[in-house]
Amino acid sequence: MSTKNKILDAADVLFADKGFNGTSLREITSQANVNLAAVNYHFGSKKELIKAVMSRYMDELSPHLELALSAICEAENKPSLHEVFSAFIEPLLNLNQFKENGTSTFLQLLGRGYTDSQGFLRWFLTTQYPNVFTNFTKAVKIAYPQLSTEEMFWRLHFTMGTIVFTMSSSEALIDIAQNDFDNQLDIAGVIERVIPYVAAGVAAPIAKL
Amino acid sequence: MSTKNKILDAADVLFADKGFNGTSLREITSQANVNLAAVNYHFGSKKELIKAVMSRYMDELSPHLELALSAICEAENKPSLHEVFSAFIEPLLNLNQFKENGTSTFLQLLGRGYTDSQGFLRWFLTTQYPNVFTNFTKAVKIAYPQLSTEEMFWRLHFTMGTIVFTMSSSEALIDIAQNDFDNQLDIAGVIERVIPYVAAGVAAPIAKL
DNA sequence: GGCTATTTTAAACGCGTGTTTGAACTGAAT
DNA sequence: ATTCAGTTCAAACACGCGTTTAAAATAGCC
Repeated sequence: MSTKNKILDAADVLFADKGFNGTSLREITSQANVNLAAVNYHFGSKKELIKAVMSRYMDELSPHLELALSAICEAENKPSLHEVFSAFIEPLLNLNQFKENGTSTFLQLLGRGYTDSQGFLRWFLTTQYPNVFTNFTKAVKIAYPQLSTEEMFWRLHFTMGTIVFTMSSSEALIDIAQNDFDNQLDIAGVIERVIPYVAAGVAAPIAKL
Repeated sequence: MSTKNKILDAADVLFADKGFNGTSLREITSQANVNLAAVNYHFGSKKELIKAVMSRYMDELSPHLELALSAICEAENKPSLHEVFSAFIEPLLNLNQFKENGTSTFLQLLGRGYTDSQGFLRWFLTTQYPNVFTNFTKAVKIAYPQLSTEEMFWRLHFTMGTIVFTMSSSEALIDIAQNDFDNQLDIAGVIERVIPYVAAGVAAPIAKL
């Protein structure tokens, strides 16, 4: 395996686990069994490495997401919100074939990106992969046309928060849940539990202000 | 004003804004116009300073929260989930009288605590202020008794995620919202919007697995 | 005023960070 | 065999971090 890929593989696990700021290049390179200077040689800087880690997932994921969402938009019968959110499930779970533990690692990374590094990753994602966002809001608009643009703005961000936060602490939560209820549970189980929650949240009756 | 309080005031604004790991003692002490060594003299270490910042809010907040939640539990008529979550509003907003921008600062700090510092703050809060949590789950159990303990565990964590994540990025979101929809909006407005969302999420129909 | 305890101060310490350097090594094309 | 671009390597660099030190300043009490 190439040095570049060894670095990417080590980096995304560590980034997901301890955050971008919380992971040093020395940890990454020693985990990957490569020289410290290799990161700067192959990627230029730590920031570029972060982008590369995220791009590897997004380049795989975003075409499938765009396809699934636009299929929903062009369907004959009006979709439910539950169906809109469910469109994410398959592409996300397919990341596990793309890379071991790909789904949970990616979602954890997403969570890190929103809270670490003062929003630079949020900027990166929304500017580099805008179609995912526009297709998604379009689908929600079809499924729940009464929702004003402003209300939708907030509810989608609440949803983003729910997903992202849940996933960035999912390992700890799964541990707790397994101790307390001792039934098997994995990332797919968490996703299946969170979908009804966010769908109901977005579908909530509109508050009179 | 005492040096200790100058440090606390400077610290909680900076911590809320840039996270615990992202804020250095040098930033804090220069913002507070005190000597660098004052933090270690008065608090012992950075970790203890973080605890002190959180305790200042929690000691003010937790009695009111416990009271409001236990009042709901002992009420004659069964409360709705919306009422349970609304119990948080007044105590939270009263933090603005306790300290300027107290509400949003505290909620941002809470968000930081969950993602920074690998969960040590989560441990601190749940062990130091357990009654808030137990009263809350008790109230939810009354409002929605069909919900299994396991399902409730997950939905409460989803809720925590929604709140915490929203608040830790609330400033940026309010900025965006104000540009796009140009109507006035503040932290109270965000809270009023998020309550229906989380209430509906927790109240979602139980998925058949 | 003189003594004591508390607080403030400037300076330094040790360490970990991201990055850079220049030499050593590798492997294929001439 | 030699050349040369591509890659690896150990070492160092400059910097920021939390913390510690010991002297100076301050305040409170007899």
